Amino acid sequence: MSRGNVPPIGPPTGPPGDDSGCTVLHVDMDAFYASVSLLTRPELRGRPVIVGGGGTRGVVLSATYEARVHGVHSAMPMMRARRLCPQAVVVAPDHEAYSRASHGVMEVFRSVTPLVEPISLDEAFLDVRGAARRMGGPRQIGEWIRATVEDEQGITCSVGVATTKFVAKLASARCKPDGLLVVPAGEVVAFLHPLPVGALWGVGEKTESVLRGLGLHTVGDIAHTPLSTLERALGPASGRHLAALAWGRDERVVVAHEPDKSIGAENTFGTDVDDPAVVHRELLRLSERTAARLRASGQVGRTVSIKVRFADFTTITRARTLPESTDVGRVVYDTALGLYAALGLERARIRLVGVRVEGISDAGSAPHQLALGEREHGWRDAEQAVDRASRRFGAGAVRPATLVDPSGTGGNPPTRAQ
DNA sequence: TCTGGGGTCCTTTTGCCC
DNA sequence: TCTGGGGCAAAAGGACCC
Repeated sequence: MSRGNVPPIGPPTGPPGDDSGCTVLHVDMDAFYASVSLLTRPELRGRPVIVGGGGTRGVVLSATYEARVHGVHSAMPMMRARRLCPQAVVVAPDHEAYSRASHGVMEVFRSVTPLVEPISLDEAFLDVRGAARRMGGPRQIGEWIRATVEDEQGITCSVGVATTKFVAKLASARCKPDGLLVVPAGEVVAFLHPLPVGALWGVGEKTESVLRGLGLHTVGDIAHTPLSTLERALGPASGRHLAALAWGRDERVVVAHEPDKSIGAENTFGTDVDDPAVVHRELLRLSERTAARLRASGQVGRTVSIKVRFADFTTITRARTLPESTDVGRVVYDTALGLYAALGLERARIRLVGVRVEGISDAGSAPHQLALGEREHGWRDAEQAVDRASRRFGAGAVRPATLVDPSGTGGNPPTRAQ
């Protein structure tokens, strides 16, 4: 509610601002993976800790603030992070624990409002319009969430409160860690314009350098650039989008359930691979995994695509649309293998392969041609039996014979259950 | 510095039909 | 018959996000 005073944007958790109309909350866990990992390793508290894959090619998933001080940040190659902060403790990710903690915090959010839009395991937008009567103003709700999450899950989070998703997100980033920031409706432009262009959602390394080439360094610079200039430099869609954001215009609303558009899996080999048999086996494993996830979610997909990344990091994709949607691993694999064979590669050095299924719809609503696909029915029945066995005996209890022996070259052994 | 794995969205190219 | 081009969908690539 309005408190009469209108402070400057101020420091994290600054003086109370007018939160009327600020119905969007963005909640972001602080160093989520690292914080959750510390719950079971309390002796590491206060020390620089890096969460990341153990392999030589991993990247940093998350790091505690003690490690960030040394320049470590997520997505940084592990090698480099270790060099920057040799004293850091490196722990392997524990996805089950992250998933559990995520569930817990999302439940806290849903106790406030059903309008919760998860962005990832560790962040979400909330529309708190309907919760005011029960719980008070947006700031109050934000503070309640912060306290409750810390109380129930033992980890801290930061909350941005604003009139739009995009400003709420910037606000939570601004008050990190363990903070809350309200950007009052009347102060949006003053909040935005001093920020560097890279702060905008959708401006990464490439776009930033294009903008720098135009002499644009702050959000304010973008706001005062003719729309036609932005459209020419970045394309019509991105240009318009950035211009709108620079003035704080963001029409996107909080949506609780966004349907999946694609489901896939990919794997970077421990070392580059040039043996076609190894690639084929990996495509099979990824196809089975992808199809199993489709079946588990009751969905089917119509387009199968593969991704191949070569040793020099160049990446290509190939896709084929099927006459009929599928959730059958064998169909996905046959298609993927066909796409791969059509590349005509001869002992190319391959770093990564991936399989993805697009054009997703609900299995129940997908049209199905009875006359076709009798073989697929056989495969589907077999795979559903595997699904049942996996539920009873654990993932990986049953799998294709070619995947049984994990002692082959490259890749992760397929035995790691999730 | 040597770059994961899960995705979304946008742009450009290509093939097809009329 | 050849050529052009509009309109469309699919394919391919790439930037970006967490």
